[in-house]
This record gives sequence, structure tokens and C-alpha cells, in this order.
Amino acid sequence: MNEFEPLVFIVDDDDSVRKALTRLIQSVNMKVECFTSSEAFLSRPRYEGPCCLVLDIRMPGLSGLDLQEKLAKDKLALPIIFITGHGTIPMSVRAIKAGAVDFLEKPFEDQALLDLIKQALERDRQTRQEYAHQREILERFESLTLREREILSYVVMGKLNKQIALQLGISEKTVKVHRAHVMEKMQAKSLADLVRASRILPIPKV
Amino acid sequence: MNEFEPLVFIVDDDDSVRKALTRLIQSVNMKVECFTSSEAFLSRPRYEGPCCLVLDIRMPGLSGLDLQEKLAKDKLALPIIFITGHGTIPMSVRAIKAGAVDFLEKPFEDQALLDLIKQALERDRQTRQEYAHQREILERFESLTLREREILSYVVMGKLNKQIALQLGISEKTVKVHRAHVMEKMQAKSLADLVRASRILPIPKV
DNA sequence: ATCCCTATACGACTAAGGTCCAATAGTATC
DNA sequence: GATACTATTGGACCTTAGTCGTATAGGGAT
Repeated sequence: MNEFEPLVFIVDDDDSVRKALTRLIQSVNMKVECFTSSEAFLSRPRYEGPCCLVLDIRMPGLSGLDLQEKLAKDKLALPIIFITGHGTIPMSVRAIKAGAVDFLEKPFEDQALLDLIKQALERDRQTRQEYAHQREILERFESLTLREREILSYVVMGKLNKQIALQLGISEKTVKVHRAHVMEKMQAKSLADLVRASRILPIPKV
Repeated sequence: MNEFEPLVFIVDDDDSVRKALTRLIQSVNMKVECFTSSEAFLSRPRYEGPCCLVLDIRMPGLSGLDLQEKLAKDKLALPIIFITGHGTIPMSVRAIKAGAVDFLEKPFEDQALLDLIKQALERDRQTRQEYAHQREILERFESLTLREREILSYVVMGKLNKQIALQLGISEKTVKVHRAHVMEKMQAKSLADLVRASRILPIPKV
């Protein structure tokens, strides 16, 4: 199922830090990829496996916090572990509020970072799994015609075929046909399935 | 509907801080209640309206972070704004990770705290509303007999009455009776309603 | 001992949902 | 212009679900 191995990104402008972190992470047999700036990282194509980011705050160009903000726009934002030599409390508060895994001050214990990386990768795996599941449902939804989406929204509101037909000014038979198509395309084996799937769909729910 | 007015709790061992904060908060016409220690606050009966907590970290006895941890056990934990004179980054990280609204260092702008209090109260209102809604559904669920709960779980799995009857070794008629009771007691006007309500119920869903 | 709740069951009936087959018309795409 | 998809409707038929009333039996409370 998952042919991707975990990957740790490092973004830090300090050569020696990147080198040390790389050695540390490789010592536990994990892949590492380094970047010297936020901009460099942003231009990398997205990695499709479990990954996380070890990120310095203070850097020329886009700061670590700015990079976090940019990345957060994505629904599939990767978990971030901040490391910094001269961090402040407001920085750490902002970082954690924005979803960072942790905020480490240099110097720190090697093992502390490794533990956080493990935790971050686990979180990413979770997120990816949920996201993949939602994508699947959304793709099914997108295969519905406009009319079918309309029917779907009424169905999950609990409306009867009869009421839907009246509302839309079409016959009950037609509603049944659409409804059957909806069930098939959404791969719902029961109405209960459909209602559950509908939670994440962009349809009127009242 | 809601006869309670917003209330701000202050827990700080420093008299002058409590006094200053009280004056500040009262200046915008909000109620305040002060405590000199975590222990004192814990012995206060729960306030049933929208409220939040302005909390010092360093105190004799239970620290602010410890108090937060204790309070977090409750599902209706009130939002916390930390204020501290000698905070550290690890402290702030821990506080925010545990759900604190913010972590302010003294000295801070009056308006900054007031803004955070406003935000905290809004969050508490939200939480309370959701919680009240869930309580309602849970209470309905608790009014179900064991058999009815069993039927409910099969129904939201999408099983047919026939299958449920077979599974439980009873007749389909009986399943229908229980099912009707479930719908009535849960105040579900449609199967869709029931499925949605079941999301928060302690029932097997597979 | 009596009463209420729960769980069970039956019959008969109505309503609703699902399926199969067939057909028409508009629109889009090639 | 031909083909494919979408939306629509019809009829016939079957399966499910919901409702009405009635009834039995066990358990617990008064």
C-alpha cells in the first residue's frame, strides 16, 4: 500500500547545524533532505509519504514562522518541529498555536529531537490516512451530476422521496433513479453510510 | 435562555496583581472573582455560565500548569490565559499544547489581555453550547433500554430489520417495535437524524 | 398482590424504498 | 452529424419500514 519511507526535512541556514542534524537522523536509519532556506524548501515538489520538518526560526529571507504560515494553507500541512537558538515566548506561542509539534531551544538532547520526530511522523501518517479517506469520498461526490448532488442533500436531510419530488417539481420515480445513482456512485451500502459520508461534503445540511 | 453573565477568574498569589487585574476587567464591566491559590480555585463550585481563567504560573502549592492539568480532566474545561513574570519557553509550549488560549509575559498591554479574555469567553460559549447539545443526546440515549441500545447500534450500522432479527434471534416484528421506540426516545425524525446523533454515542459502530 | 416497565410476538395494513426494463429529449463532445 | 452523458418519466413488482391494535411473560417496585 505505502511504498514511501519516512523522510525528515531540515531547513536551517547554518551549515554545521544541518550537518549535525543529518548525522543524528541518519544514525537511526531515516532519510533526510536539507534546505538552506524557506524558499528552497517551498520549491521542492511535495513528498507523498510520511514526513516532517525540522525548522529553524531565524533565517535570512522567509523566517521559520512565515514558512509555517505558508505551509498551513495546505490541508496536508506537514508537522513541524521548531529549533532555535534565540527563541522567545511569543514565538513559541505562535508556533504551537499554529500547530507545531514542539519548539526546541538549542542546545537540546539528541534523543528529545528524535522522539519528537517520531511523534511528528506518526501524526503525519494519521493526517495522511484521514486525508486520503476524505479525498476518496470527495472524489466520489465529484462524480455526481448536479441533480444527483441536489438529491443527495435532500436525502441526508431525511426528506422522503415524495417530498423531494414535490420540492423539485419532478416525479417520485425520477427521484428514486437519482437516489439509486447516488448510492452507487458514493459506494454507500446503506443510508447510514451515506449520511456518515455526507458529513465532509459541501452540501446544504439544513 | 442564558441567564449567566460572563465571569473572569483570577488565580494569582500576588495581591497587587489581583487588584490591578480586577480593576482592569471591571473597567470593561465584567465580573471578576479572585483566588490566591490553585487549591482555593479548585474548591469553588463550578460556574455554569461563560467564564475563563487568568492564571499565574508560579505560585506556592499547585502551580498554574498543574492546575491546568487538573482542570483538563473535565470535559468542560474553561479556557485559560496564562500570565507570568518569569516564564520559560518550555512552560509556554506545555501550556499552549494543553489548550491554553495564550501565554502572556508581564508586563503586557492591558488591551492585549482584554482581547484574549474576550476570545476566551467566546471559546467557552462555543464549548458550552456544543457540550449542552451532546448532553441532550446522551441523556436521550441513557433513557433507552439495553435492548433498544442494541437495536440502535445495528440500525446505524445500516442493518436491515430482518438481519437484526436474525442476529438477535428475535422476530422482525419485535425489532420494528424497538426501532420505533428508539426513534421516539432519541427524538429522531428520520434515520439520517439518528445516524448523525449516533456519532457521539458509546455504541459499537462496526 | 398489584402495577409498571421491558421484551417478546402476531396480524393486517399502509407507506416507502429499491429494482428491472424501456423510452424520450437536451447537451456536450468528438 | 454521430455518440455519449444527463435528466426525465413510466409501469410492474418486490422488499422494507412504519403503524394500529392486541397479547403474554418476567422483573422490580410499591
